[in-house]
Amino acid sequence: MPTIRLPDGSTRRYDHPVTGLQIAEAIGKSLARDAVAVRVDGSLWDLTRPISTDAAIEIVTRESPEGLELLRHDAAHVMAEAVKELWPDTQVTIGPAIENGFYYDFARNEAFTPEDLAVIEERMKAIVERDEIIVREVWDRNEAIAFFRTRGEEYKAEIIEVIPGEEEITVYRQGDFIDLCRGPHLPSTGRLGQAFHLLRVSGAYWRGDARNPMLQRIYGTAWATEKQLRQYLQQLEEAEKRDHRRLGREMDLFHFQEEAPGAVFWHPKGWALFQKLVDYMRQRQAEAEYQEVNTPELMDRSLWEASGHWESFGENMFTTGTVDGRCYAIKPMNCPGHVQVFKQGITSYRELPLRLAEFGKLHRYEPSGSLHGLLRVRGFTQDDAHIFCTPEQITSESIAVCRQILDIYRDLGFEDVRIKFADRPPVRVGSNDVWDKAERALLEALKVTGLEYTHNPGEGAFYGPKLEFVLRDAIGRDWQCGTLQVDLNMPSRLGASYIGEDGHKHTPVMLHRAILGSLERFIGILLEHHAGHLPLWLAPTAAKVLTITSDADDYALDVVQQLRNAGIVAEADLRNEKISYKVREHSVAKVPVLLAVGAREVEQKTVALRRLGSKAQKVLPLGQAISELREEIAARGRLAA
RNA sequence: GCCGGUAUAGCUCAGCAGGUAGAGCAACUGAUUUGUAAUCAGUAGGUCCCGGGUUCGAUUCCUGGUGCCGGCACCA
Repeated sequence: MPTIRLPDGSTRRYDHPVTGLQIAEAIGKSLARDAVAVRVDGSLWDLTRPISTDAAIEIVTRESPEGLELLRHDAAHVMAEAVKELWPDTQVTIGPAIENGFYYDFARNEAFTPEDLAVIEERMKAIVERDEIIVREVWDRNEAIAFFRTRGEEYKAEIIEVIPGEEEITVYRQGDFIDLCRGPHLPSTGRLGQAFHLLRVSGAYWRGDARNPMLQRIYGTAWATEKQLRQYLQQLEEAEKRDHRRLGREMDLFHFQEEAPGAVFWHPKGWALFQKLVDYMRQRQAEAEYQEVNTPELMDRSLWEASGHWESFGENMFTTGTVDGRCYAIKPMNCPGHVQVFKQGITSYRELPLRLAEFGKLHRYEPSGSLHGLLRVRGFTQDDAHIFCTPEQITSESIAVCRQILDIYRDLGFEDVRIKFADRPPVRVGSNDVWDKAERALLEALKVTGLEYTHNPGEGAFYGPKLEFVLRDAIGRDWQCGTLQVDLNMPSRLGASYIGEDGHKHTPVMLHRAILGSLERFIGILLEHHAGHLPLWLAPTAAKVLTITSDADDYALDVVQQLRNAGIVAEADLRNEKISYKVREHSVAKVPVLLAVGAREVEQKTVALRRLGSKAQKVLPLGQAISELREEIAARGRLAA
């Protein structure tokens, strides 16, 4: 008879099997009401599943992270039940909980329309109202397969067939709906509550494989309380407002047009921002003893064949046809060009490491459906560099790269960085011995820098292991930007060598490194992260000087001149408009600093300074305003939002 | 590339059961000299994404394409 240990250390003895729900009820009414599952010796169980042996348990409530996940999973089941009721010939496949919600993939000949979503949601609410009991059953594998086959649920049958033999086949029954599921689930549909909402319908491949049929996926969001749901929906609206495509238009930074899909038309202000980032990176690279180069955008196909790109990357490459009959490829990467620079002359081991950097404009034919504003384009600029070094130098070079990447991210306002370590893939070049060395070098760099990382086994490039640097932005989304790759392949493939201490030729190791990744993408992330409120040192126009009456025009022009002399990008707005009109207009355009000048300021040689995002203003002497702004620009990136 | 949606003025959108279009904001002109998120009045602005078809007539219906949007797949 079970002895139940509770999280507070106390124990309860039962002379009969007991369920999580019974234990929760014994502890308290509100706990029983909020309970969604029970953790039994570490694994999650249904609340109504009898516990008959000694166990340590913990009641999982709806607001806990695990509880929410369960609610979302149940929401997926309720949605599937609703869809089956409405369109019985639909096949159900899988429906997991995801971050903030859930989805379910359906196989159905007709497409779900946005109007259908409202109908499904209504039916889901009815199912919750019905408060159907959810029952867990363990079935015989073959019977389960036969059951789903006769019901026309081919996908479910297929899933059961690949469940490992030792695992139980469990199904959950709620009303007339029976679904294969590992569980656990809520005791009844009523416990789900009404805090869910269907968001969108889209296509998704069966088992995530493009060779398989495409299913229809319905996404929803689900929360413990209606208040949380409302907050989340509001958050989605906020995210839309900081969409970089929208900000790009509002701030007049760039545009796209039909004739150049995936290619950016940078406007003067956008290009100013772009150049500020490049200038900054140039400075950082010079500090770290990189040398900047520039290599051709068009090179003969034969070079790409030699590098291996033609074969492994050819489908993504743009090529040109010319009257001379030669085929030139537009570079999708800088590496082969940098190797050509390295190969000029004879390199001694004394010259290594040799660090070559390039702000190279690359073109890749990305799949049409993957294009997305600045975040995924076909023409982009990489802050690329290749470090040619000896095997012994991999570790120290990697340490330096890691440190600099994090430092630069911090300057740009990103503190939350995730690192992924991807090691040898099954198909690769180079001996295990060399791979051992390269992987160890990267791990050693991580260790020395004290960085945490996650391990992506087998995800490395075919030519070497890599580190990926992923930024988490202000609204919690992840973006891969930086990368550090050890390349054991291309230098020898393209015939690069150096003379070692022993007087013999050796093949150098090549480290590929990008920090911002793509300038275009990085600017997109930067805009969204700061919601357009760029740090002063990056803003295309740092300050606007606004006149209140035309009597202040001369003084305003003088203020602008003095700001410019101090290295602050400033413009005057002398238009005959009300000050509130000017403030509004430049606030919408996200100008960080507004300096208003009227009769008083002219008289006292002051400015009324107002920062973007704040209604507060302070009047201070012009000289002081300039030195404060200068100081802030000098302290680049450490600006409070 | 795949599934679905969508394309009307610079932007956000309305409209047309087939008779070549309209609002708000922006722009331009004039008046207003204004103290921190929209002063007033006027003017101008469109190949209704591009081909093809049906029709007396297509922005509207059909069809093919392209871009964009939301996902999926892809991102060596």
